[in-house]
Amino acid sequence: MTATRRIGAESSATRTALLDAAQQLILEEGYAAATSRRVAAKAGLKPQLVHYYFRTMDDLFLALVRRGAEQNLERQARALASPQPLRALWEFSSDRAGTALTMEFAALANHRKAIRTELGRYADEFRRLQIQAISAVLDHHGIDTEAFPPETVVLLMTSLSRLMVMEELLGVSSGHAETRTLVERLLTRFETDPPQSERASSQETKRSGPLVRGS
Amino acid sequence: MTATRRIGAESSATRTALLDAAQQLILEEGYAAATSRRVAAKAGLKPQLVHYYFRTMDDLFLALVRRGAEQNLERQARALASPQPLRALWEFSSDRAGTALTMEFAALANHRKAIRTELGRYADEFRRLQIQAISAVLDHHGIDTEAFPPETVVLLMTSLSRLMVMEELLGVSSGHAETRTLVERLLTRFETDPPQSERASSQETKRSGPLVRGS
DNA sequence: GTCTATACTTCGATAGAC
DNA sequence: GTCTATCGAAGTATAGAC
Repeated sequence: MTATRRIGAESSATRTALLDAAQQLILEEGYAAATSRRVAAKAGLKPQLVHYYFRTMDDLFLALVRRGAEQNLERQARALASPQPLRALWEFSSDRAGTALTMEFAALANHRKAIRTELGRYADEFRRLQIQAISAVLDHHGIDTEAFPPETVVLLMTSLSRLMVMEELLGVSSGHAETRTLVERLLTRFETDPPQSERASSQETKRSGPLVRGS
Repeated sequence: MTATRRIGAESSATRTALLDAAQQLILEEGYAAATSRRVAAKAGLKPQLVHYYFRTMDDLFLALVRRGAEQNLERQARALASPQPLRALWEFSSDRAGTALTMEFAALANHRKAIRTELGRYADEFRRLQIQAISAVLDHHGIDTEAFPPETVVLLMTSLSRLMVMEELLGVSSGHAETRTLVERLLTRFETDPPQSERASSQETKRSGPLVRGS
């Protein structure tokens, strides 16, 4: 009931170390593993410091969501500003760690209202910027946005990439190869560019224009 | 180290009650809330009974995954055997409770190997049956499965519906209306049938053929 | 800013009586 | 099949010294 409880500064290196440790734990073992004791141990600190910097575990999770979202908003902005926004968006939303972390946060959000609110707010912001950028791309290519609204293109791309990443994490991959081939064909049609580390099921170079490969 | 520890029968009504309670708790508050004490309390039983029927909490989660998957395999089989398999599959994978539960299990699977294995096994089976059924539908409509492999159609449908349900649970809905309109148009094109409880953004009855509405 | 000490709760799991 | 009793471990959180 002490209305004036001390709290650590946001600029603290210790605070950052705690956030890093928590994020790593969540990625490795799920959000339930991110307890005050384990987070502190991973950072080589005392558990009480967690409460000094975040007071409650919910505050820590919230700070983690915010930090991750802000970082990814920047990454996404760079992707959407690239010469190949479609491909960049596809690769951005195919990020494994990002997807895994988002999944954990989404599961957390199911029963923690503050996190749900924050996550929803950020999701709207991500979506808004995606639609804005993709809309410009579609216009530029003279696509019938009546039949294919940019909103739908964005939803299709992000949902498909996320599902495939999630399934890969589970060891499921049936249908993935065929789908990646199709996606690659579409991306190449609009933004001629080679896939790098990606294995593309060959056999199409004809209708898609030049398809170069690295090495 | 007692190699012979007693274990309750699978047919027990008490066992079923414990599974029901656990499932409800997970849906309401996430998997972390499904502790032996809370599960038992929700079922009006003593915590020790959980260990009598499942020994470890992991066993309970595993049993829950299996039960849920088996039930849903049956539901999906009925959907795919219906006169409108595409629409039925869309509605099946738009189920809110099913999606929420799958999310929790997927998050759980991130750090529990046994659950990941089991979930992956079932996911493959779901996918196999989906592809088989949708493949027949595409053939029946004379669709170019070279350009649109059934594997990809299935991935698109399931990923899109799941993402929209997940986002709705978070309170996010931007782009959903436009996308539902497009999906509705496509479903109606191939399987003329009215949407029931679904709100469709009107204004298209022309190119899609007859579009009837319930009441 | 970090430490010791500490209070209190909840957890998973087992032994053994009825 | 369900009960009482009980373990030790781990969880969140706070107070107050250094």
